[in-house]
Amino acid sequence: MTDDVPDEYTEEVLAVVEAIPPGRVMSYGDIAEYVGRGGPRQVGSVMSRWGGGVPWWRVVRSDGRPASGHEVRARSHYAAEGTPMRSQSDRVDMTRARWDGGSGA
DNA sequence: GCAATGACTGGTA
DNA sequence: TTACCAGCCATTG
Repeated sequence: MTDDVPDEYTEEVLAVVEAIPPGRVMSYGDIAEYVGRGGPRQVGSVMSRWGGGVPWWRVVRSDGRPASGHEVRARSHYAAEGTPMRSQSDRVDMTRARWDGGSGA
């Protein structure tokens, strides 16, 4: 998709990312299953092209590590939102920060 | 149609 | 903990 406008799948992914409450995160695979289409690679592709318009730092890998090349920026947002981090690493505590898309808590 | 690529994932060393 | 490998899914050349 080299179009200059987001596709339907793209809008769905972006909608989920924007729906993630502060202090919470979702993995690429979780979002892929949430929208019920494609896979983690497709979500990542959408984020690389359109992630700039959504809180991309709330989307992390299964390890709790933010997107490659954005760890520093993501770390600032986590500190500002109070995201549960793991011991002195730049990784998010998925056990507590993982959002299921439910009631937000 | 095939090969390479990517903001991925899970398992093994 | 990090490093490497195989699998997965869609786009691109």
